[in-house]
Amino acid sequence: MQTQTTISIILKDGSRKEIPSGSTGLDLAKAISNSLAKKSVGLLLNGELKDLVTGLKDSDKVEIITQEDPRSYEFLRHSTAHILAEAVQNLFKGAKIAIGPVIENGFYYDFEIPDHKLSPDDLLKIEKEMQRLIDEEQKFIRINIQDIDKQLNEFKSQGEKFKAELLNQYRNENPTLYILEDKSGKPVWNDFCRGPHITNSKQIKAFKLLSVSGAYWRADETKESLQRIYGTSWWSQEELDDHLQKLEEAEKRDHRKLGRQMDLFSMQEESGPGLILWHPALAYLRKQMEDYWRDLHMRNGYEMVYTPHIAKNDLWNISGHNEFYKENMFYMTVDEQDYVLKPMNCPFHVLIFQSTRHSYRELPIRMAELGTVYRYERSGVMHGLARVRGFTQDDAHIFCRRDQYVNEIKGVISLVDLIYKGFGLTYTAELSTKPKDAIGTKEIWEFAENGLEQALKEYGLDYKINPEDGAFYGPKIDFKLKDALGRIWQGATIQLDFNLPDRFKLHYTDKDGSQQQPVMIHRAIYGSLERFAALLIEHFSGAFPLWLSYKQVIVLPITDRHVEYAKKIESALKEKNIRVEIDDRAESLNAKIRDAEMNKIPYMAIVGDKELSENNVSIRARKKGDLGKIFLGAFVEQLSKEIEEKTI
RNA sequence: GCCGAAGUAGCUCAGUGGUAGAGCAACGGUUUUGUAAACCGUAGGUCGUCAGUUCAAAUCUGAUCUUCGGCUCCA
Repeated sequence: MQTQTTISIILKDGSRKEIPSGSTGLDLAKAISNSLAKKSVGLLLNGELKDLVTGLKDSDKVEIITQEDPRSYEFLRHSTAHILAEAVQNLFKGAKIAIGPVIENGFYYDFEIPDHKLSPDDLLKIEKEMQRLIDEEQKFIRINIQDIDKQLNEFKSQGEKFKAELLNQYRNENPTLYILEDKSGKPVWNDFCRGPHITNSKQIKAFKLLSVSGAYWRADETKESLQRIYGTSWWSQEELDDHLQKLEEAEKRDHRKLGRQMDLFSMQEESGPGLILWHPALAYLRKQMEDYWRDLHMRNGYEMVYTPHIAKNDLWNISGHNEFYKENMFYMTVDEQDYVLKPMNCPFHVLIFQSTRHSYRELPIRMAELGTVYRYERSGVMHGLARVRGFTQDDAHIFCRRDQYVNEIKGVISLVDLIYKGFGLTYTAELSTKPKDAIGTKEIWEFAENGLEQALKEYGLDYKINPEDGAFYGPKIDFKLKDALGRIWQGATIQLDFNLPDRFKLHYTDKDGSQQQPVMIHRAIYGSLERFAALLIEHFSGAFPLWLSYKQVIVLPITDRHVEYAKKIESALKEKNIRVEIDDRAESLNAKIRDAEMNKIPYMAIVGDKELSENNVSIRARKKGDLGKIFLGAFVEQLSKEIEEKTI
């Protein structure tokens, strides 16, 4: 009898497992336990995601990826994308496949389909065909492409020009082909693909195609225009339902939808796209945001400035905007003079700085402005309040000495933290470093990047580094906000600028009488009031905390004879500056409560015979329901406190 | 800007060549109500805009404006 040779595999926990040579990852899983084998999807083999059935070698480091591992979705979704592509090619003859990657929570596949424009109805048809293929239990087989030119010719003869282009590009990187086989072992479809994949289409338990859209081959506008299908795929129907429900919830919270429902803002055809009309309710929220912001800035050593909305072309020539930002600016000519609608506030702040001489003792100077700027955005990219052509930045520029720099950054970080906490938002930070084509010396970049990093460390804030992602004129720290649904929003940004101090030749007189260039920091915390308002609308789902609510209390008299008492309550609240209304319509109490809930009014004060005789009010809180009776004075006090403390 | 979809009453939507509809909201009346929708009635639209086809256009065609999904995720 021959002894079987074995290989030794290093498992995730560092332990070793002996298995027969020639074993695959699946064999390994089986050798560990049958239940593990059942849940196994793929492998992390020496740090790379690989198919479950990949052959193993001695001393390989293997982690088995099960369905519980978030990385398993990469296998599933990528494979569902292949089934999608196979289905599309079955249904639409002549369809050519481009690429089909995994994206967050799903996947897409790009196609060129001659003579057919995909419609939402087609998605149902395609889903049906996909289900048919899944039920055929097609196997995913990986093969190395031996004869690349032969495969290239095959792609070309099939008209698969995109695949041919890709194969040619990756020809020296051990290209692989994934074949789908039906039950009889007959190859029915293939895709040039790096993988990894699941082993059998029957593992696809719950998927849905979500939308169709356009895209370009290699995201290049000059190249072929393709049709893209987006979909999502999960290990179980429950997971899929859960995901779809989340999408639905997000749709309900969409600030554009709530904006209309709650009469918050509008954009109108006559005034133009991307230009926001703030209706009273949202204007009130904005006022609260602004007051809060101004108060904190004044307390933290900022000085408020105001600057014009337009400036002569000359300014933008000096600042460099005419050179680098031209496509985004609105131009106009008045009295044969060219003017520009400001896309940024910085040049004005620089002018203010420059208008007087500065001593080293005066620095830092922190200039803040809620400055409204206008930027030309391409017509297809506008999105509610989040991406617009006119918006107000909570902008500030700090001019300081080099020895003050780290401290200033720390000051900004702490202000960001303070403001975000005020809204109950959490965030993460990212540091972007020197891009390839940047201005400024190596020395100054090092100084700037190290300073930012030092400030982050000293402040004790975790951060991620985005290499080469800074602006051409300096590195930056970006803050990403997380909303109630876990979605990420672009928040504050702190940027160093080596460009403007140079272009405007800024200087101050140092201790020794020499002229020095100040360090210039740009920073915004809300970013744009419009976008931040959108975030708040979606985060709170329109149910704003009391201090941000336009309507704070509605008094609901039960019958006409209680209206007089309701008015007493109204004036008591109004006296304390609480925004209150009376619903004296001839409606049932139930109807009034329903309308108040739908309007997301934080408090309802219900008054009837009982309250009248006891000289109190019944309070009902939005969503929370009946809170019982309370004396008017105590109610007013409670609300005042809640507003004062900005309770979330 | 590009690819695709859509635009009908304040809002949500039905209406595929033959006299413009519903629900909610609004307004009027009746009801006077106790913690998420009382009842009856009235009014409201040159169907985004402009042109065209047709005896006849919300409906078909073209242009245009606006909105929506995407155009960043790279075998």
